[in-house]
Amino acid sequence: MSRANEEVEAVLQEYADLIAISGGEGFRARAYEKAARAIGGHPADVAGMGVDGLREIPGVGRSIAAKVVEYLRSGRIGEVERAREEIPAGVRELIAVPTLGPRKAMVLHEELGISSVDQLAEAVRAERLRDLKGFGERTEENILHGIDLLRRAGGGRVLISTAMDEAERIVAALLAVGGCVRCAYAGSLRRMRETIGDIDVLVAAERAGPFMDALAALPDTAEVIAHGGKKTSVRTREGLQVDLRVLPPESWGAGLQYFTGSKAHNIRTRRIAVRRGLKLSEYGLSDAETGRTVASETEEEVYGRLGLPWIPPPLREDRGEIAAELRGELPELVEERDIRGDLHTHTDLTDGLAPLEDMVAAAAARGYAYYAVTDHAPDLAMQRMTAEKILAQRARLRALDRRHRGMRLLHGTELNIGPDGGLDWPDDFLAGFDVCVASVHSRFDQSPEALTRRIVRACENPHVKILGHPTTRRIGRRPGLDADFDAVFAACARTGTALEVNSHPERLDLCDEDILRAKRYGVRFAIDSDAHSTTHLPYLRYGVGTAQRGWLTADDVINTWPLTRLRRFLAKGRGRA
DNA sequence: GCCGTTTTCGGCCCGACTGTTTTCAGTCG
Repeated sequence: MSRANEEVEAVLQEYADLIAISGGEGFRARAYEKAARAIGGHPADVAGMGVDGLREIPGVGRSIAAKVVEYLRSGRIGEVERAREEIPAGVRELIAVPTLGPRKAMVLHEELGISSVDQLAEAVRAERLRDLKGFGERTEENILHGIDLLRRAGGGRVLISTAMDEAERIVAALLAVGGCVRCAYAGSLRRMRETIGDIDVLVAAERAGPFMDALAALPDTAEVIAHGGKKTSVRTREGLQVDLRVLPPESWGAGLQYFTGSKAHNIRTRRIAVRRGLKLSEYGLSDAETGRTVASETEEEVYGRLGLPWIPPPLREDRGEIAAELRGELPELVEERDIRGDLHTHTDLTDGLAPLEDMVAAAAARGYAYYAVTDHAPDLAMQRMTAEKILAQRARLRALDRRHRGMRLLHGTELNIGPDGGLDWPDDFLAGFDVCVASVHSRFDQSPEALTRRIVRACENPHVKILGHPTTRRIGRRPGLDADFDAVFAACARTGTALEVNSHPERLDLCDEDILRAKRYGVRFAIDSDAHSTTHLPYLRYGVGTAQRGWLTADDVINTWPLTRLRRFLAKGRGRA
């Protein structure tokens, strides 16, 4: 997604929050929210667009288009600036705490003068909230729990998508600097961890100075934290730290290996080096006695001299990858190019942003062999789905399918798993879909026993082929369900239900560790984007990264299979109805 | 603030849950 769209989305969302906090008209706040989302998910770059072009985006009218133009020209919006003066930034921060919304945030600010999460935590500890109308003991507990979640999952870390966008911009800029032999990001980003603390960027070049200067001069760089001969650290406007290291070209492989980590993986590789009379550092693999370098230019050489094949970065977590490699049992990991189609996506018939035709065209452009459209079923009442509407969509999709050579369209739905495990369409209606995803969207607080029964029952429905975002966690917002997932994984294996690896950067659900656990039950997986706009289809890379961290092969993942094999999987068990 | 085979006003995605209340406001999906 382009940078301007993201910036505009952020500033409009901020304005929506400020309107809501200041007690403005609710529909006005929602109009800004809607426009923010629409621009964020709009496929074309809004930079350089005029009022007329902007107004063609659904949800953007005269007033918002004018504000966006003002922002694109000057980097600021007068009305937003005025709203910022009224409401301290810290008050807006409060609504990031789960269970706190704009109304409560304003009460806390007006009655107690609270304008930061730290002050809020302190006020709860001092029991100052209890006397406020609408606040009680449970509210205090929920707020403390919410702050804890925010800090634990956040902890200064950002979502992988945020870090990836930034890292790719930086790498592209540094590749353009004269004398650049190689440039890449390393660290936890290269290992595809779900959240990223800081970005490590490496350059191979003879002279370091020009790259250090180039990084410091990037428009995203807010401040230079450290500026040395070998390493420069900056903080971006989004508060993300970037460490740049420039290596001599002959040390590239050793440096990349060292700075990719993880620390635990490196300790293990260094130990192997020692046993072979070698010493491994960021400058190279060398003979412990003579100091002569024996390998350093590529990672393959470094691993090779340690008696190992090259190990893909997502596996470098010291989870037994080296021992497995030595036994010749390291999996051949699924890769993004193995993915033949997406099996969980939405359109504007429910809460997606783009029409069916646009989503299908964007999927075709990605070279997919098949593509499933899975809009929400009626239980998510806000989507107002009906049998008539989804059947009309099916007719449109079938007609579209006839026009698309090379890509087959599948008609599906994302069902809601009710509190008792029931689904929101009867079995005979479900039989008409090519693929049914079923997911939990509410009632997260049931007992572990009830949650487990509920999910297992949904998997036992013969029409359910994919369990969508199985734990329903949202990174930094909500923990996963407290269900017995070993029982769920066993049920999926028994019923032929694939577990989703949802690729949305806020979800990544299942996560790497759950995938490792589930795989032992012999379950299949589906790596899906859960796209709500054409710009979300590429999120798939994060799902693939997560799957790699979970040691999945292409064969484990049903949407790497040819369509005939996938269809057999989707049809299996339907006789049990 | 946006939108319109309801077109310049009057609707706007709706329902459930929670914790606080004693009839409902706030939050969430």
